[in-house]
Amino acid sequence: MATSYLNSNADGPRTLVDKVYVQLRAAIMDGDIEPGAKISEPELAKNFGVSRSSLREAIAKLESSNLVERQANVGARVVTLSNESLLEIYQVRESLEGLAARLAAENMTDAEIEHLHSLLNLQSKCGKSISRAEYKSVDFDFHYCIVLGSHNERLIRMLSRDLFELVHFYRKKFSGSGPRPDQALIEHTEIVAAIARRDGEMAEVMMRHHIRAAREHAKKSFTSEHHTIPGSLDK
Amino acid sequence: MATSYLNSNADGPRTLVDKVYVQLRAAIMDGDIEPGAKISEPELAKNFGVSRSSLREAIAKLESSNLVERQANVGARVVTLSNESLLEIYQVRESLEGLAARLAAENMTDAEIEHLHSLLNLQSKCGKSISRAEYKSVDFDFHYCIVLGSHNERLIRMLSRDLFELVHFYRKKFSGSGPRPDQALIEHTEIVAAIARRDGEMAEVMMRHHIRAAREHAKKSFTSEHHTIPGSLDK
DNA sequence: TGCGACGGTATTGTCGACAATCTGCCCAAA
DNA sequence: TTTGGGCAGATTGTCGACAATACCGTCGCA
Repeated sequence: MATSYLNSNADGPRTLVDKVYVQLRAAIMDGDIEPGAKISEPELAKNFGVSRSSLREAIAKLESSNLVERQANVGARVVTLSNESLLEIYQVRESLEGLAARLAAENMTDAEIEHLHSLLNLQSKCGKSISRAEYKSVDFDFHYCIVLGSHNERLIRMLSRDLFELVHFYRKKFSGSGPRPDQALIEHTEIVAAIARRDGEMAEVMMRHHIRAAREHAKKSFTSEHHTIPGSLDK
Repeated sequence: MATSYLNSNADGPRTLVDKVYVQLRAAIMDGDIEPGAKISEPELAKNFGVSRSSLREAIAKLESSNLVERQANVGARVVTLSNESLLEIYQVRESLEGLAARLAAENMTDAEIEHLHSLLNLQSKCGKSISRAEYKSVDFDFHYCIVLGSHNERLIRMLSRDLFELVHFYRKKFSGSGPRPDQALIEHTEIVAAIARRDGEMAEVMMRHHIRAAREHAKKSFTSEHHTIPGSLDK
């Protein structure tokens, strides 16, 4: 019931390339492959036990998910995570998820709103007796639920395909700059209330505020953090 | 000097796949391949004179540009353009380009603002003595210039890679619901003024208004248009 | 000693062939 | 006549090999 969104493929990867894609993505997100590290096609193909063609196609998918960058005749590298690009992502999220919240208030079905309430309950109940990873999962499901509630396919695809995987990536990497569980719960509650009363304007305002607060929180933890990023020194 | 944005590759395609990608994209946008049409790998590979592998990689890129959709073991089809999805795109653009305008007001260099002015001049001078295609090109350069002026790499990539090609596609297809040149020029002028005086809030408001107006214009022309889309009848 | 050309090695780009899956048609049974 | 299964053709998925390019250490020369 948790786990949520990473399985956009209905029932398991249907093709070899998909399997490799999922595994490679996990390897990147878990840090088994360092950010900025080169991706060697022959080596990885052997590791996964597939041909280079399949691996190349998987890499292409990773590239379209913004997790790796390719250069012609040179190769692919895992993206490097800079503080600046994280702040950029927050800016885009503020705009896009604000839109999602407004549309969700207008378009969500009653059943969807009910589900949103249950997610909120879950979040408030487990309180602090929960690991950081679990908290992040709950928090993520909440945001994702609202995005789905927008009923705007284009918006859903842009957020889930192009942004959320990067967000996950960052969260795994910067496990510092921890969440603000208490404040976040309050803000989530306000957002749900606005959606439930079909107040799109307010839902958008609250969501934007919520994300901007998270951005400022991250920003602050950067400046106090000596300006260095773990893993940013290797060429 | 126009032509503008479609050449994100610095100096021509460096690889075969890129060449095929560019040609295929052009073929789709020019309507040489109908929306919703199936893409046969063996046939197209022969037409382009390349192997299926290269063609497949090009198709994967098209898919990440949202111009084709693939299904495992079935094949790829050119996306179908529905009125609803066009309206969805307008919604996302309103949010994202609004953000771009605000950031542009904050971050554009004086030289960039100067360039923006020159684009505006160009648009106002040629007036009506200009073909529709040329007008669209000028209009597009204007929007793209502001997006670049945001100096937010993530935003730039999302707009240009994931949205603008679709926008072009729609414009080529629905050449009806023509532009509103006079009104658009007024709105563009206001946006530039706001940016030039570094008024981010106002720039965002104006840009959102501008795009919402275009959306309403398109919506209106749909309802008056008998509810049919050209080329939507073939399975 | 430092700089630039050269060559070997490894990696990426491209290709054609084989295997797995789907599509459409035909035929048989109810 | 209709429905279901199965066969044949075509299309997609996967693979390994060859060609082109980039990387790196060496050598020669100023």
